[in-house]
Amino acid sequence: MTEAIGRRERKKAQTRQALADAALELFLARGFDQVGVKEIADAADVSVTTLFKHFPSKEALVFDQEADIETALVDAVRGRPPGHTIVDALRKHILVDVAESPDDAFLRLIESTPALREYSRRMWMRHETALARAIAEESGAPEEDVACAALARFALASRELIAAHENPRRAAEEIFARLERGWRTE
Amino acid sequence: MTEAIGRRERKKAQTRQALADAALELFLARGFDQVGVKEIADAADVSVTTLFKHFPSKEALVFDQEADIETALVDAVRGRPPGHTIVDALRKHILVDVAESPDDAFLRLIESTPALREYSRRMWMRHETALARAIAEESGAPEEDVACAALARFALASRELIAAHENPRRAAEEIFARLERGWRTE
DNA sequence: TACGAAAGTGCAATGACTACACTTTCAAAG
DNA sequence: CTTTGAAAGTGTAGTCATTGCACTTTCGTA
Repeated sequence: MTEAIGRRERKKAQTRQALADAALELFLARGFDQVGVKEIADAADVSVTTLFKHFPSKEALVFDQEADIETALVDAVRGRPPGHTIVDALRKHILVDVAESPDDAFLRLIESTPALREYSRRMWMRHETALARAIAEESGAPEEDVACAALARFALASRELIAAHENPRRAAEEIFARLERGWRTE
Repeated sequence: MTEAIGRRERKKAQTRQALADAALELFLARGFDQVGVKEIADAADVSVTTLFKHFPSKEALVFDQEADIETALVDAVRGRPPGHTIVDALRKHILVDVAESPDDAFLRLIESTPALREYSRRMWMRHETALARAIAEESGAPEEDVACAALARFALASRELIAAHENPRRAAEEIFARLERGWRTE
């Protein structure tokens, strides 16, 4: 009973995938705002109601495989190689995260659609609390410590800045070197 | 012709004010989501169409007097007392800005309404570019400098954190002391 | 095999916002 | 004054995402 996850769940996943696929194709072809949910539902051959049972909003259709970004983020901090600072671990992780997005058309879609930009930023920022907690524990500070919360927020906020820069690596180094100096264990 | 801004403009301003007033009163009484734009328009005795000629969105009704927050922000950096660092000027300005909001009900309305929180944050963040430029010029860095952009972003982003803390002053000192250390002129 | 939860459907509604085709009002040029 | 034209306002009818409701269908399982 470990993997025989019956036809039911399979069909569900299938429907979800069909929706995400149809949506992405239509969005890429004509732009986010030029496609209505009805059209997407039709393309995936389900009702609009069903679409919203699978995805909480039109924007969510684009960010299908949200997966465990948060886990990866927290793990990067918790499981950093010995001798490395938290700030350094964050820099590396964000840099990798920014770099490994080769799908240009997809990125362009998001960047050119205000609603999607906003949604993406929000998704990313949602991990602030978890990250702040991890940082606090790892640095022996009290949970709720403002400095840790600030570091978490700043690190997450810097992502967009780094991604937008012509030379992400240099931007990341510049920014995180300063965070390093500020947050060095006193 | 300097101040005789005819009855026309006066009436316009009047209508705008009536809308903002009606909206705020209704929102405070029953909550943002429990009031429809139609109702606000009726209360101000204008049509819904007119309401949207004055305000681009329902949220905008709440932030009527947006005024020159940006100017004040940039001025705080540019006109800081001699001998004071940019970071210090930012800390002071933000602290004042956070402190001088005595209208509790108004703040509670914003904090308790996701749409308004988001709108407010966005309004605040919109000044990032102007602030970044001011910082760059004041510190003699090239315009477009990443470190300056990051400082602008972080300073703005810290506002929410500071405002949410039980002791804003201490939170601001904690955060800005670290920014100070990181961004000290090398 | 029968039962119940989960997946899906269709319809009607809500609520913000827009387009359109007006009417009214006022300022300023003639 | 009077004409005139742009700005302010109106009402209607729409679009579009999102939700509630009252279903039917489809499995997994007791």
